[in-house]
Amino acid sequence: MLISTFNINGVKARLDALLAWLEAASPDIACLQEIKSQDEAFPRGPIEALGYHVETHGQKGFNGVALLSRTPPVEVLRGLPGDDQDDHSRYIEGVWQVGPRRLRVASIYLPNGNPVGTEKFSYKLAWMERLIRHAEALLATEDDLVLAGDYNVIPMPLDAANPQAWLGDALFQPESRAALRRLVNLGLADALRASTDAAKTYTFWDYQAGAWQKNAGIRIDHLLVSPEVQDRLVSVGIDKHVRGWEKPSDHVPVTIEIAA
DNA sequence: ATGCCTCACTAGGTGAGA
Repeated sequence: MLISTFNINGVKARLDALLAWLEAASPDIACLQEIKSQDEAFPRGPIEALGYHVETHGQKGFNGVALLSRTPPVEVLRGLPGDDQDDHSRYIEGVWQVGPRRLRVASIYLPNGNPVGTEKFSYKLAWMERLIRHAEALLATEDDLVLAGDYNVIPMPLDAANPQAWLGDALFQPESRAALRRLVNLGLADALRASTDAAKTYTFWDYQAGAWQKNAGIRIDHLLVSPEVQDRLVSVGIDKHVRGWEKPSDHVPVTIEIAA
């Protein structure tokens, strides 16, 4: 069972790259973020032609998340619970029946939060509090749980090529990092760090200033897994080569393999 | 380095991203 997360940065602008990656990587479940598409404009046809079921939670212009899967989910939840006033499409969750077990997978596009000191940063922190409360409820279900997505948080200095360059950024604020730690400390594992403590394991390289060419990346795309999933974790991989393709997203896919 | 690119929206710049 392969589960991937990929911030696609515009699904219509990136369709060729998405299809090529799906064909090569063949994940069982793919969590997309920043589809930048309304549901009715999502290019589901060519994705379905590759054998994927499509569930979207889009909006006009920006944000938007989706779940692609080999088999249809038995349940879908759109939107992160906890604030009826929040109209950003940043969360979609599905449940799949896998033999005797229920597997719950969320595609998360956590707010960026820049600039620090504005309502955007407080929105980020409030969103993280809602995510923590929701994750508590999900862990109580005892379903197998994978919270995958673009967290827009650099967990540790190790996760940035130039950590000092991010000190003033919302992605590396002590409050952002502490909130991510509290989420993990509910009883989840950062799948990548459960498999390696290697440096230079990045998932994002800015389009600007030759960040890719200099490997000036950061690790902000994470799969947090429940203990039952961590016990069956076979491998974790970052599809770094995708960043070198024509018209790439600024993020690359991250994939976990779970034993059946 | 409060913005070096890129996308969406929509036809010229603006907003958002990280």
